[in-house]
Amino acid sequence: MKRPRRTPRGGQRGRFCNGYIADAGGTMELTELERQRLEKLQRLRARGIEPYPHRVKRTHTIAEAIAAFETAEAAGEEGPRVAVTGRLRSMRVMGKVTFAHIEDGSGSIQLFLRINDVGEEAYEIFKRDFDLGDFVGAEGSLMRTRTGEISVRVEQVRMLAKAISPLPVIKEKEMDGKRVRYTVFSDIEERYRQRYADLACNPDVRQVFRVRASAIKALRRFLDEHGFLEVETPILQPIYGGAAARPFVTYHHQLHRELYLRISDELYLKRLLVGMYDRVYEIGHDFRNEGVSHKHNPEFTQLEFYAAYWDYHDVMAFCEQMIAYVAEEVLGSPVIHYQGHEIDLRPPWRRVTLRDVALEVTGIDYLQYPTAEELAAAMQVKGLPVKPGATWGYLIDKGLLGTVEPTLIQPTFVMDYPRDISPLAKTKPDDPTHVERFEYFIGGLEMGNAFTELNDPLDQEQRFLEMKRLYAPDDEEAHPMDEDYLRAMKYGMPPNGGFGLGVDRLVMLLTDRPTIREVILFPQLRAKD
RNA sequence: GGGCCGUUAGCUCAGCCCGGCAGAGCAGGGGCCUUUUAAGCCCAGGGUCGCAGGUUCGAAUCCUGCACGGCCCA
Repeated sequence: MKRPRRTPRGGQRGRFCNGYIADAGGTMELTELERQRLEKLQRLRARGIEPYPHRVKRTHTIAEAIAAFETAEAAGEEGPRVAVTGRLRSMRVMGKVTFAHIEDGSGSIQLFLRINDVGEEAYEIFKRDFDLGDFVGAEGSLMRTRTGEISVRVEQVRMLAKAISPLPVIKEKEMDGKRVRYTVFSDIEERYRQRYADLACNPDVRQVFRVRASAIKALRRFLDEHGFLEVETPILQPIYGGAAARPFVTYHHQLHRELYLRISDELYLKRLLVGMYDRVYEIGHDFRNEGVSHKHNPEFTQLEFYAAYWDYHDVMAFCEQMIAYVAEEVLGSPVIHYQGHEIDLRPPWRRVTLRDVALEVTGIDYLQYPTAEELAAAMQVKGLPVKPGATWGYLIDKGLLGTVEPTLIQPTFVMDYPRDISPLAKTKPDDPTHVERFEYFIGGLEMGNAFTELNDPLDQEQRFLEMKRLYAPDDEEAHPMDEDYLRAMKYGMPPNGGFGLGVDRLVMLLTDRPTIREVILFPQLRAKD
C-alpha cells in the first residue's frame, strides 16, 4: 500500500528523501537517484525535448541491423544506414567520444557517438541527461570499430522513454567465449515481486518464459494434430470437483450464490464427451486453496484431455509420445538434464504398479495391511510419516507414494490406485479394490494423473456417496456429489481415457528450475507490510 | 504448523562471535579523456542497518516478539 506523505518536504534524510514524483500530490516516493533522474527529465523538457515521445523511427530490429551489416560487408559494400531502438545498457564516456550498448528484444548493439558526428549540444545532452535503463533511438551507418565490433556510427540519438528508477546494472565480460557476470539482480523475493525488473535485467529469466510459451504451443500442436478439439469450460463453478483439493470460494451478487474457482476441468470436459465430441482438451488455470511450496502455487496451469474409446494404456502411450515430442520441439532433444540428472524421455517409459513400487522403495506391501490402523502402524515402524486419522487410501497416496516420488527420476508410470482415493476412475475388472489409474513422475516430480474414466452412472453415484461416508463432513477435499454430472452420464458417456498434466512442472523440467515460482511470471507472495 | 538461515546504500555484499563515528565494488554526481567494452584516473556525495520492544553510559552488533523471504521437516 502506498503510504501518505510522512513528513513535510524538506526535513527528511535518507531513502525517501524528497517525497514525490510530482508536486501535484502524487504518492510515489523518490530515492536520491530517482530525484536526479527526474531532474534530467525536467532539463530535457526545458530544452524542448519530449522524454516520452509518441512516435518512434525504427528501420531495423537490432538483430536485423546486424544481419544487414554482415550481408553488406560480405558483398564489400558500405555499412547500411539504420535507425535502431532499445534500452540503454552501458555507457563508456571517453571525452569527446562515447561508446554505449542498447538492447531490444532481438539483441544488443554498440553505439559509437562522436561529438563531431552528433553535434556539440546533442552530445552534451546524451552524456549528461541520458541514463542506463532509458529507452533510446539511434540513427546512423553501421560500421566496425577498431576492435571489430559491429556498431552504429550515430548521427542522431533520441530519447524514447526516460527511466526514473535505476535498474540493477549488469556488467559482463567475455571470458573464453563465456559470459561472466559481475553484478546481478538476484534477491529472490524482489525478483518475484518486481518480475518486470527481473526480466529487464536477467536474460536467462526471459528465456525461461520463452521456453514455457513454446512448450505450451507444442502441447497444443500435438493435441491438435491428433484430432483433439480445444475447448474452454467454466472457471467459476457452482460445484467444484475432479480432484481432491480445497477450493477458493467467491460470491456472485446478482445470482446470490457462492461459486467456486475450479480445482480441475475434469467434470465439464467429460460432459462434452456425452455431447459427442470424441477428443477434447483444455489448457488453463486451476485454483487450489492450499499451501505454497517449491512445487505448488495456488493458481497453476493444467492441461487435461479426454479421448473417447481409449483406456489408460492408450493414454500412457499417448502421454509418453507427447512429452518426448514437446522436449524435442522445445529443446531439440528428448534427453534432458534436470537438477544434475540426465533424463531420457523417449518411449517407452517404465510402467510399475503402485503396490510394487511402494514395496520396492519402502518395503511395505500395503495389501498386507488392509485397514488404516494396520497400515499406519506398519509405516510408523519404518519411520514413515503418518497423519493421524488418515484413511487407508490417504496413507498410501501421501505416505507411501510421497516417499516413492523423489526416487522416480526417469519417467515412470505408477499404475493401479486404491479405489477409495479415485472416485472418478473405473475399477479394474479383476480387482474391485483398485482402479485403472496412473500417475506419472519425471525428475522426482509428479507430473500428472490419468485414468480409464468411470462412465457407469450407477457406479459413479455410489462413489460420490462413499466419499461422503469416508470423509468428515467438513473435509473439503472429499469429492462432492454432482447431480448434473450424473445426469449427463445417464445420457450415456462413451468409454474414455482422461489425462492431466501440470504444465508448470513440465516447464520446471524443461528449464531445469527447482521451484515452480521460477516458471510462473507472477507467483503468489504474501503481502509485505 | 515446526526447525534452521537470511533481511545493512539503487544492485551485490562485508561489518555482527568479542557492543564504541556505518564500509567496499558497481551504479549515481563533479572533473580529465576522440576506438572503448567489467574502459581508466582524480574529487565529493549517498543509510530509519526489515519492524517493534528490551538490556546497556552506548546496540547494525546481545536478548525477545513480529513481518517478509529461503532451505529442510510435517
